[in-house]
Amino acid sequence: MMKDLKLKSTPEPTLRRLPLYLRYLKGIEQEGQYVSCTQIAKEFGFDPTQVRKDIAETGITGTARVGYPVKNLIITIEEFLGWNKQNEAFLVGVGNLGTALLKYRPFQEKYGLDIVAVFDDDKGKQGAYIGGKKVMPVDKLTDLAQRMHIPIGIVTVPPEYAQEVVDKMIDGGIKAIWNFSPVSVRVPEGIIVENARLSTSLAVLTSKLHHMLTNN
Amino acid sequence: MMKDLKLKSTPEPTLRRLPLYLRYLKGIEQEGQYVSCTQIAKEFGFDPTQVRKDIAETGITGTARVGYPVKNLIITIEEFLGWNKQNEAFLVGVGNLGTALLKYRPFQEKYGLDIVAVFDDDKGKQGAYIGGKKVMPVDKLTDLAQRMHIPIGIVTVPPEYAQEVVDKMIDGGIKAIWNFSPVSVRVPEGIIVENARLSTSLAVLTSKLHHMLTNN
DNA sequence: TAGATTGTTAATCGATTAACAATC
DNA sequence: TAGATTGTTAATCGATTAACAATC
Repeated sequence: MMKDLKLKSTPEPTLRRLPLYLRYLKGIEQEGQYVSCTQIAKEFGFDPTQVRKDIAETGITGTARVGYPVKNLIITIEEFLGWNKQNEAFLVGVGNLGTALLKYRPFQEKYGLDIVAVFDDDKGKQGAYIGGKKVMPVDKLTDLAQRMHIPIGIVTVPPEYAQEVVDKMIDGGIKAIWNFSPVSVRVPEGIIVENARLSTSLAVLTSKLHHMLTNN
Repeated sequence: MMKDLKLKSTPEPTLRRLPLYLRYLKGIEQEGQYVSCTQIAKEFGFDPTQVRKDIAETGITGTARVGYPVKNLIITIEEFLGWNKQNEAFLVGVGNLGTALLKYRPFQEKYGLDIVAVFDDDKGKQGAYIGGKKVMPVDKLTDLAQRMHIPIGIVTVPPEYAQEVVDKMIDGGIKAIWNFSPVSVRVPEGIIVENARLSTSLAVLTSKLHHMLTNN
């Protein structure tokens, strides 16, 4: 009999909730040694069972009647998210958004995202330092990514350049793309794409608002 | 017998896909008069039935064997998302991210988001113009929001100020909060909150990457 | 001990996908 | 007409929520 090799991966909703728990746990780290799912659930208005299943995904086990040790839970979640070690990234497109990401300190300090080089095809920006990083031409990206074994690429270019930038990243061996451009990008099997599209988020907001205001 | 008054609202996944379709449709607007769900689905690798149901949510009806008229579909989706008219917004927290949002032209041009005033409690910024908007102290927010009937509040302040800013927005009659801070905010029944937390998005990326690299 | 909490299995719910008649 | 596509109902799938025995 064949063992089923397909390992079910963590549901994305769980991945999205874990950072919330983590932040809450860090806030109560001093207060008590243990925390229960009930307590966490109450904080966010979630179902306690859901919190328990989310936490179970990280592999930690709790103690009945007691809960989970806070410090240990923090470490376990950080490790599960890959935030306990530095992940090197290239960022392409040093416009307003790219610059904002570059200057946002918590990425490096809390989430282990280390933006090691930035690229832009605007000749006026090349050679300048933005957020402490020298801006380089995009055609250096592939070669540098290969030599430095960079795992993450951040895409903050205008939509018309997104696909070609992604292609260069993949040629350079980049495994995960954080896409801030409003377009969908095509990638080969096995490449991770996480879209952080502001337009999508805004669509949810404005459509809900629109339907609330028009009463349907 | 009681008529069920609960009207099922559009699924959020649908709201998140519609902007993708819209962008694609605008790209092919010149090419043909009609578009089919099959065609849209192929573009994004989605199931055609899913696209059909998404489109049906907007209320438009197509023609069998033909599809939907492109121009009309564009208008219908824009209207459904509330992007065809201007939505006025206040933005609080003119740091890197707030400034980037403020300067991002397509918000106003494509999505109808009109940031009419900005606030920050940094005395060094007050009175200055950023992205063409004068920076005002946060304690003016509530009164101004009331008098101007502002529906949307954008929160780009550090996490420790998020809740109090949101409270002020709600006091000012703001109905929808676009929250960029990494914390969860509490709001009364009937207030719309859309979280655009970069840390959450990053969590999905890094955890998937982490699990790919460690082979489990 | 008593009872709150864990871990887990079962039921429910909602979204996705499949099936198919109607249609142009 | 033939067949691609719509609209809709049914089946499937996966996530959430409920139920409950085990436990400390």
